[in-house]
Amino acid sequence: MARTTPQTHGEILAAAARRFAATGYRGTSLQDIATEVGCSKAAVLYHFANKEAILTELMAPAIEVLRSLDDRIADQPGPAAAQRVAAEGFVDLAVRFRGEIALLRGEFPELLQQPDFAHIQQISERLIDALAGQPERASARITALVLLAGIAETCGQFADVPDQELGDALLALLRRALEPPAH
Amino acid sequence: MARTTPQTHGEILAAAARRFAATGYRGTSLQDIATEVGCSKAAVLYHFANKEAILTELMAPAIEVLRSLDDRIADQPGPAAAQRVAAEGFVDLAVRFRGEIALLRGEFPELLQQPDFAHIQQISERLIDALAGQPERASARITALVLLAGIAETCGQFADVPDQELGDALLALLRRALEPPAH
DNA sequence: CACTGATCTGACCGATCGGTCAGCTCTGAC
DNA sequence: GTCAGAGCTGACCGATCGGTCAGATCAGTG
Repeated sequence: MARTTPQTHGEILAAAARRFAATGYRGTSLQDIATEVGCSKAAVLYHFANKEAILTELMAPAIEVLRSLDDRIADQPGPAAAQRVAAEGFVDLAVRFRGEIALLRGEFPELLQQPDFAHIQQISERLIDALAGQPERASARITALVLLAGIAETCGQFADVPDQELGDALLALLRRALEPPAH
Repeated sequence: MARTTPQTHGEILAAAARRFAATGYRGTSLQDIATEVGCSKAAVLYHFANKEAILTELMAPAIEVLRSLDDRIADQPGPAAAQRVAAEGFVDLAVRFRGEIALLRGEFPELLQQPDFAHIQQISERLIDALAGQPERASARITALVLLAGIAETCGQFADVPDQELGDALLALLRRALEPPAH
């Protein structure tokens, strides 16, 4: 079965993305991925140190963009500007990386525990604060959390909606729903 | 270790609820539940046919209320009334059963596949249509789906917020965010 | 007393999991 | 021709999973 294929690394990544999207990270075994690629499970583990390394590499681009969004939010002069940048940046992130986000499929809580993703939790916390505008108000925090989780959880289901249309709908939703920061 | 305890059934339910809430359905083994109760894994399976039966019994009250909400929505004369009833009913459901909903922890997709929960998917579909108001508009459907998923995903995290306050915040969010049905 | 049925246990089952390992094959450099 | 190393395989490992089963224990009944 073996070919002269040094591109197997990429094939494994693509296959893993498909399987994770279909059955989740936990619900996908290394054997599932190997079968989809058409190689042995040992070959998968030859190209990747372990199962988590596959997910880490798949999520790397999205995480990098999330991190830069975090920086941009921190640079804003006030809560109103921070809220606007957070909303637009998060929608852009959700639309562009909806495929990657879909891989996590509600396993955020468990996966965020893992060391490779530890800092994501803190970034999410700051993102929620920025979206809430006035994070000291409970209702503002609830609103921000619901919207963030809802978009993260569902954006992967809109694979057939064009980027522009999805982005417009989500941004309009955020503008309607978010409470403006205290003046 | 054995006691004269016919209330073990209830203890197992309570322990399972705690473990499911902490580590999810998949992330909780029968041994975990047995250890928490202080009995053997075989004792757990004496009181319940299998692991799924525990979850089914835990979710039964919430599912019953969801089903009656579905009926009430169907009885409404028009889309505007249906949207209002759907919003109020769903918020009430989310607040009252946030503990039970939290158990699912993002495993909705997998769990809904199981035969015991098959009809839940159809109810959810009708609930989204009612919330969307004008389900033929893509943006209205996206809005409804994001809000429904967001509330379902996060309401379990607000265990410390009083029912009244949480309900008010969620209902206010829905009223702001949902697009009114075509006149 | 004997007996029954409910409750519960420890040992066990087959399946599957992530991961390891010795060794095979093939390519390219010398 | 020889050798090194990248790529890959099948066999295997220990752990854990959900679930089964024969039998022990005990309360209640006659």
